[in-house]
Amino acid sequence: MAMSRLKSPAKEETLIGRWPGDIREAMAVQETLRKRVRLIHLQKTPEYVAGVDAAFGGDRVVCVSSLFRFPALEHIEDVYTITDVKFPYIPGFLSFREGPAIIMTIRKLSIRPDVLLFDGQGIAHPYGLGIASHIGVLLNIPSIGCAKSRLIGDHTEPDRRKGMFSYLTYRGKRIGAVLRTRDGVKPVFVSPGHLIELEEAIDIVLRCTDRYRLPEPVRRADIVSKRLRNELLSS
DNA sequence: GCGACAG
DNA sequence: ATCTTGTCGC
Repeated sequence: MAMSRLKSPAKEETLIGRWPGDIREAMAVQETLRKRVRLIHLQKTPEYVAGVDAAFGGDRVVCVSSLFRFPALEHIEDVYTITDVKFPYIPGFLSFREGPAIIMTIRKLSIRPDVLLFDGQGIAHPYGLGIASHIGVLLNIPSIGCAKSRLIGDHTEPDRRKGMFSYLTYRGKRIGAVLRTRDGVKPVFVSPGHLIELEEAIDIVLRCTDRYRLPEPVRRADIVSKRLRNELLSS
């Protein structure tokens, strides 16, 4: 029998097709995917890093991924997706709201990133599957969570100088770091997402940050997504 | 029951 | 996240 010309759908397409529609289904998915998170050191020196962020307007979302060469931080491209939002925002379930748009967006990049930087948590999440871990597992790409505020965990105030940090702990475990990316500026919450270790995540976030609080790939994705929303999602 | 709560 | 004016500080 001849080999079928029909290619089986990509894993992420299959998953998008059955994307959870409610909390109950989402919890089942988290229970399954959390076991697939692997916090191992990077298997390859990062050459391409992509930041991801989304802007909302009505019931629609504009998701953007900005690709940069690393460690030079030369901007390569921005790709985006506009879709209807079907899942509400519920603390602990952010990835189910932005996930579909994020996955479609990352697949549009002309180069597969070596690391994904997210505006949200990695394993620093009540079920160990923040948005960075969730997407990292689905796409099998190393990922980092770089949130602007805390979801869970305890920590002390990190030294005010850039590069200083204190650890985020939860139930006796070290799950992330509260990292100062600029002198005297509110720190960011860094946690490994998938296929990376905390120390490497901290290092990459710092090396992607220059004169602003957020690492450049995420900062750019944030700016571009908001601009596109105001230009394309207005009428 | 009360407080906390990524984006 | 989004809605929004002025304002404090380097």
